[in-house]
Amino acid sequence: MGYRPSGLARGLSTNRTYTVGFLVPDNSHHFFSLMVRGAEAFSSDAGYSLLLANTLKNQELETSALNNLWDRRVDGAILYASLLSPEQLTTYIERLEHVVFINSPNVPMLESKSVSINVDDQLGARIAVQHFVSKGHTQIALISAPMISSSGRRRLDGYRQALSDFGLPVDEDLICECIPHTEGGYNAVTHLLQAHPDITAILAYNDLSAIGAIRACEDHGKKIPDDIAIIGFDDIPMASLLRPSLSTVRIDKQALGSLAMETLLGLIEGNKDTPQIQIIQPRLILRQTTRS
Amino acid sequence: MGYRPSGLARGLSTNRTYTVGFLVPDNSHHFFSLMVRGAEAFSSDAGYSLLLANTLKNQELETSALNNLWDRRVDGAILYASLLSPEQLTTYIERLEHVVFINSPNVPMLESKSVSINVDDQLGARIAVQHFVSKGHTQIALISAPMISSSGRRRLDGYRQALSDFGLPVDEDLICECIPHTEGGYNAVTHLLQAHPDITAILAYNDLSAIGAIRACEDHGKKIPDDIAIIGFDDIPMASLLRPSLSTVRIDKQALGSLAMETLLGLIEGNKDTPQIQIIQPRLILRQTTRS
DNA sequence: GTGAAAGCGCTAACAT
DNA sequence: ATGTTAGCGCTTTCAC
Repeated sequence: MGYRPSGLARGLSTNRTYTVGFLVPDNSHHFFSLMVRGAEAFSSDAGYSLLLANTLKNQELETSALNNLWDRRVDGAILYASLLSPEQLTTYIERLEHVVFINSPNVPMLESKSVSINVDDQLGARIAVQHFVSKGHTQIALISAPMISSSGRRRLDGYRQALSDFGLPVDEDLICECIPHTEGGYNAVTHLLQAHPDITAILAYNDLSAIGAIRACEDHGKKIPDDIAIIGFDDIPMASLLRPSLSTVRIDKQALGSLAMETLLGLIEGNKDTPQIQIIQPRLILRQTTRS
Repeated sequence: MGYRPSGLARGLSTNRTYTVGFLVPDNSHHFFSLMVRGAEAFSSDAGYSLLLANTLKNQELETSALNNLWDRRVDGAILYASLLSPEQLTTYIERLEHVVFINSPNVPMLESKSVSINVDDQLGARIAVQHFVSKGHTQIALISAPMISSSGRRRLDGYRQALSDFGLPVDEDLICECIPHTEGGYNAVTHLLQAHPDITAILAYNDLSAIGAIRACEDHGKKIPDDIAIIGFDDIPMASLLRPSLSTVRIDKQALGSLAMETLLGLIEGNKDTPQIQIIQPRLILRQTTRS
């Protein structure tokens, strides 16, 4: 037939739009695109539409995106890595009705209005170090991200913690900050190997820098994984396709997006039993850059 | 201040929602995520919001997503690789007001209501073959996609055309269909090299199958690019990060998404001078899998 | 000019 | 049960 009720008019009279917003730094990054995918699958299944916006780690863009969601009277929103202050966020939570935060620090949590979901980066780093230790490694280097990165700080924390837990000294010389890309990882490991040729294991901030690490090791004549073992973070598609394929700490991005959406829709539909804080645990994927 | 006009109410009275839909097969594919990125940047800049939905190459999902956009009274939509019949599409064009199609075959084009944007895959294959020929190759194999894929057919066409244009015979034995993934490419090239050890160049349907092709060549003891040159299609991030880095036919996905959105907003805002058909030309990116 | 009123297309509360 | 009406929050028209 040729008639469909107007969602606008319905929304105006019921105060329900069946629309949710999803704000990510950049949807073209593999990490976010998979999260969005998981969230979209869940929301469309439940009859909700997804407004997508990129914030580009830019406060003004985030604010204008939030205002836009407010204008549109969305039923709720998911914010990844929000940059706003707790005060600002409190007002936005009230305007947007329901908000789920992912990996955002210090967010306000209003009863049955907001929820915080966080990836346990420390655990991720710890299980990687634990694996190294269990294989007998003692000289374990870390390619860290710049300290502006909160996930970088958490992974660094986890690395330190794990070493202490296993009774290994934390040698600051084995920690090298780099821009988390292939060249950054390459340069960092080049430096590390010059100063500390006895390194036998490297934990990288992410897969991209891990790939740079692999290249640097190769160029130094180190065999992987026999001379040096490497573990990355993220499990980008390339990780399994590379040779040697990259061992990595995987976060299930699709499940994360899906969980965030499930949580948000739960809030919207009045589920009282939604935990205010949820922790996502990453998992170690062992491939060819670590010895079995 | 604490007040913002309701977009719903405005939309109801003006028949303009400043919302557009974007239907893609799967936003988590690198190709689509970059397209969406380009489109979102343009739309948010122009004050329009983006409703994203995945159709998963599934007619029913596409239809329900379209109905949903209709319910929401979007000002227009972009459809990638639509699966619907021209008749169905005609009615949806009327319901959604304005539609831009990307890489969708045989779409109806209603004056100042719909536009079709297509990637010139034939040209892409032709410039790749042309490069091979200019380097003296005569035994040029093609790893093709299954014939359900329209881009696969167009690339096959371009390959055939180019060979003819350069006076080379089209040897059907040098054309091998495969599922366009790494293993598919690996298997295809393994077979090809067994039957035709004299092959010196391979054009792959996409980068993933090209990576499989590289592996197969390596396993056959062929040096790249000295014994065999390889060109892929897409320019996925891995292409430039691989060793050897992969020469490929690149489509500027972000520009494509941005152009599609620009075109759509042009239609919506009544630009009369929008061409009904637009062609996007891919570009050859030469890296280490081809000789310079 | 400023201000009141009608209408956009629904839902929900009411009345028959 | 079915039918009528008010109101959601804007824009636009029409009157003053």
